[in-house]
Amino acid sequence: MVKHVLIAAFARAAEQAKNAGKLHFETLPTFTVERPANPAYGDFSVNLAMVLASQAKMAPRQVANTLAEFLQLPERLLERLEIAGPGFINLYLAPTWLHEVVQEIHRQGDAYGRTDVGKGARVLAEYVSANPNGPLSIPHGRGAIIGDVLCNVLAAAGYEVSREFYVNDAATSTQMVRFGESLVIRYLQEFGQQIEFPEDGYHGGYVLDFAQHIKERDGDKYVAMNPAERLELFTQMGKEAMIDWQREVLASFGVVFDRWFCESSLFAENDVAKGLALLQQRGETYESDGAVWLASTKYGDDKDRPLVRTNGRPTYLASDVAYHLNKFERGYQTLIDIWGPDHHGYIARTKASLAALGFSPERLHVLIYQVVRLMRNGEYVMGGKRKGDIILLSELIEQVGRDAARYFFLLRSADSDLNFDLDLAVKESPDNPVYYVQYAHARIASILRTAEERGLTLPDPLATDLTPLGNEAEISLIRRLTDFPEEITTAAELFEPHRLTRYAQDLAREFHVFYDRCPVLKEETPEATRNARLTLVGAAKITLRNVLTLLGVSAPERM
RNA sequence: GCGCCGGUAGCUCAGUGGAUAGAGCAUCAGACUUCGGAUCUGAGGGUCGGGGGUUCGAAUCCCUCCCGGCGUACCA
Repeated sequence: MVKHVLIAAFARAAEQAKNAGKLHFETLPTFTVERPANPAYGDFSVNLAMVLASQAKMAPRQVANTLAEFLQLPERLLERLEIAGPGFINLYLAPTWLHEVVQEIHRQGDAYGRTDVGKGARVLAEYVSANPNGPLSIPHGRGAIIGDVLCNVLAAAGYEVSREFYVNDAATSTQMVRFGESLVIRYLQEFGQQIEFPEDGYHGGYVLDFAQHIKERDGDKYVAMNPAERLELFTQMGKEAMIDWQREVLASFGVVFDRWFCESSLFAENDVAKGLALLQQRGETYESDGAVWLASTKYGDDKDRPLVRTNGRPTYLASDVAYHLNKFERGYQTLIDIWGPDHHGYIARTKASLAALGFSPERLHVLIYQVVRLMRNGEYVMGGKRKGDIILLSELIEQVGRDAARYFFLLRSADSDLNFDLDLAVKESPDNPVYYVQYAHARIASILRTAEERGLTLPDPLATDLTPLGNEAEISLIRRLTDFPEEITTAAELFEPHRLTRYAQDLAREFHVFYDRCPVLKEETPEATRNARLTLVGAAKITLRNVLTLLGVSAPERM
């Protein structure tokens, strides 16, 4: 990436100016090389002179002049340099460099945008992690897509990523027992038994559906069964059915995990006891009121947290300690947990528990996403209140389609509430961002198709002379294309996958403007220009397809 | 009370300390004998919640106050 070349060149210029006695500073401050919002300020803008001014005891513009004097860059890269405003050094790159990027995109194809900034570091991302006692809801969908696309982005940035779903299936947990009981009651009711359904049971229709399924499949064989055994069996059957259902829905959403990690396995493998023992051994726990506590306040938590209840059962935190310990033991350098807004209170204790285990809490990144509100006809659709309202993730996908659902979940930053406009998501018009972007791709495909239909041989991108590309719309499109690797890197570093939807829209817009201004196949376009534009259009297609692929959204040839 | 997330154009929201704060929608005004008008162009619209501070420079960092959402379990 050219940016890194520029950063290195400026750092070298500063050092050389220092050695020559023209500039004084102790350590080189961090500085930025960025694309200015206003294209009049060049391709890149450097703020080094300004951040260096106070140390150098010189006016920023004077520092800039000194830096410019010592700056060495390949001639084919830099066209000119300007010192502007309070001391910005603005760089105007040679068009030939931009032309080279277009060819580089063709050379790299599907790999364009990928970088190796992650250097193969192993990262484990855990997301969705729903309880195996019900269907996936809309918020799960948001978490699923944030996680899925973040993983795509990290992989593209050179990290080695694993995707994991944590199944909260601790067999003794009250919620799983309640779920099993509800299933048993529904089953017995099917055989005419008058059992009142408990207030705190699972009232969802899917419980009844599954009970009826068991009745059809196995008949009345469980009616006379020992109640304790039956509860255990039904809990297990229900859990497996729910996991299968969740896996199926997620797969239809394009979200596939490397591993479904069951909380119950932490007990089966004795990991929970091991984690507790380790904490005890490190002196991080104490007993009080008959319970075992983690001294989490020592590591910044508000209060100490129970690990083992008075009744002897470990808490959820105890499982979580074991799980995170397990993750580190599997060799992951960095852990990412993606949780809903109701879990933010757990960040402090989870990080504290890692610190207590002797791991740097910095290695765990917890991403909290905010609430999702579905909107139809300008009104909020309240989940589950009225018949016909969308409440399940599977129903959302059915109604708006996988592409729109995925795209819309990434329309906003995770930190913001998300108003999901159901009407807009299915609208076939340019105000629907996913259509707008996909249309740009289809339009490009159409140009290339038309060219072939007219019997034109598509030019070899690597052998085409691109010097005809020079007007504002062309240059602006190319610049946007050159941003792509940087966009991926930034999204990966900041854990902000939503940046890609914005980039996709910016790129699509840039293409539509180009399309409007620069005829490719029309009579009036000379052959040399036509070939250069066909090559540019091809590069735009590759980039658009690559960003859509990262988003898990299809890049249609026709719409 | 404490904690987390928001507060930016009429609406929904971008904006990793930089130059004149952006986009979409909505409103108004334009562009099709043409490669896909599912597109493009232009205009109006802002005390970046209020107030202090940090610095060459703050929507961005710090302090404080106000408003909204969520959380504050020996539930998972």
